[in-house]
Amino acid sequence: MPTQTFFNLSEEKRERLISGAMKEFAHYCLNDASIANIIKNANISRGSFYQYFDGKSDLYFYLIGIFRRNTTQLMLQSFQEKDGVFIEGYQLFGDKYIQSIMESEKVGFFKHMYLNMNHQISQQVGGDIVSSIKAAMPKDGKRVIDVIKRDTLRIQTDEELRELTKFIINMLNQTIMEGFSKERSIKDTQIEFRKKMDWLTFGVMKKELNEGE
Amino acid sequence: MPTQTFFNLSEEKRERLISGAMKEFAHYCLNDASIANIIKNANISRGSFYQYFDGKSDLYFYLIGIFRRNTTQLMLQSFQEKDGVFIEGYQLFGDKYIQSIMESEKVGFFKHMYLNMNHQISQQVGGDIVSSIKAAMPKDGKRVIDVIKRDTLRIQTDEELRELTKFIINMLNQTIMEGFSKERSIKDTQIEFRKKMDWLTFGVMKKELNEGE
DNA sequence: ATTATATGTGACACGGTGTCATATTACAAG
DNA sequence: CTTGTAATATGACACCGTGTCACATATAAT
Repeated sequence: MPTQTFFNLSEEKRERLISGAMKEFAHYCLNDASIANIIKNANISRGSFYQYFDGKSDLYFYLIGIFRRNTTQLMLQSFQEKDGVFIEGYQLFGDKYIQSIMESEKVGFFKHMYLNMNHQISQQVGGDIVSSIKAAMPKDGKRVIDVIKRDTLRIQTDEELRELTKFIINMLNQTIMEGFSKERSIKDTQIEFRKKMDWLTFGVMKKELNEGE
Repeated sequence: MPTQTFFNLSEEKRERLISGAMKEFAHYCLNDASIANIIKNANISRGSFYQYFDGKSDLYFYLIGIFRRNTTQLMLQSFQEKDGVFIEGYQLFGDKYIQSIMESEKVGFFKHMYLNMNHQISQQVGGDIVSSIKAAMPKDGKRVIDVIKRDTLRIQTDEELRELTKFIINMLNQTIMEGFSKERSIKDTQIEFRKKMDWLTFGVMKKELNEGE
């Protein structure tokens, strides 16, 4: 987390630092990026930098936080739009999420983020989703867990629904990562995710053989 | 790839270097590990190191190659043991694979590998699987694609089966990563993977509502 | 004006990387 | 054996990035 000093800064200076960092991280991954470049971009002295942040990673994770799409919000919207139908809700959510990442002006930043995504970054990106599934949104008090029609699912407990959501988010991130890696179009990435959602929803096993279970 | 010089080395020296590197990578991730430590562990001069490898990553990926479990082999075995039944084959494979990783003497190495797994490492780890699905195994000429009973699946083409396999491997790696991260037992990690396989096989949607499609 | 508190600065020590000129070894041919 | 050639070994070194620290400057309070 940035220090209080950072937040006391004038907006102009804070912006300068953030965009200087974004520029660097759009060109280099966390490891290859250098503080030297960032402070040069932002016209800030080395000493000052360390008064704001613990180090490179601290800044990086802060940026992820800033530019993290409001996923919970997006999920709520999508499910309300699709009357809580599991597959339709998630597929709409996936479409919107993929688009918001791949069409963003910060796409360079996101690309490096996804291509270098490890467990820690993954937690950072998807962290608020899983933890806030049960939390009510300030807007209308709805929880994600409430807007998903559960009676059509083989999943019943809150805990299982939480795990399933985490699974789907992982699936989504994996798909976006692959999209960046293979330089797929937004459309193709969306199709890829929809296919996986279809597999997960209806199962890859044929229905007629799916009755004995 | 290591240079020819490296392979010309006496086995003793090669072993010394490999185990020196393993020791370092069991304690530090790729970025934090230092060549200085590795060559100190192995009693090899800095200059020599660079005659064998391009750099740290080169060595690291070579090690992954060495200690990569023979996944294709394991998959073939599992499916033959379960008469090609999709879910049973993959669940057995998952059990075996998770155990082979988490019970390995190299578990420290694997733990860091999984916790820092990004796209590049993931490719390296699972690379041979996907690419060799269609390739015949030298043993009896069977291909992975041949031993999976396809008539019970909604998947028909080779291409789709290849994609599904890739998806499952990702799912498995994700599960292992989480297992290391949350310090789950082997058993719990296996259970986690089996649950996901169950979701994927039969779908999370209830069967009675699954007929209109 | 004085003191206290917050913020800014860049020189510096430290540690890691990759290279290179040189030393050593292995080995083949005469 | 000895001479020559190719392969291998070595560690000092230049370079670069990090994080720190003593000191400078600004802001605010009394």
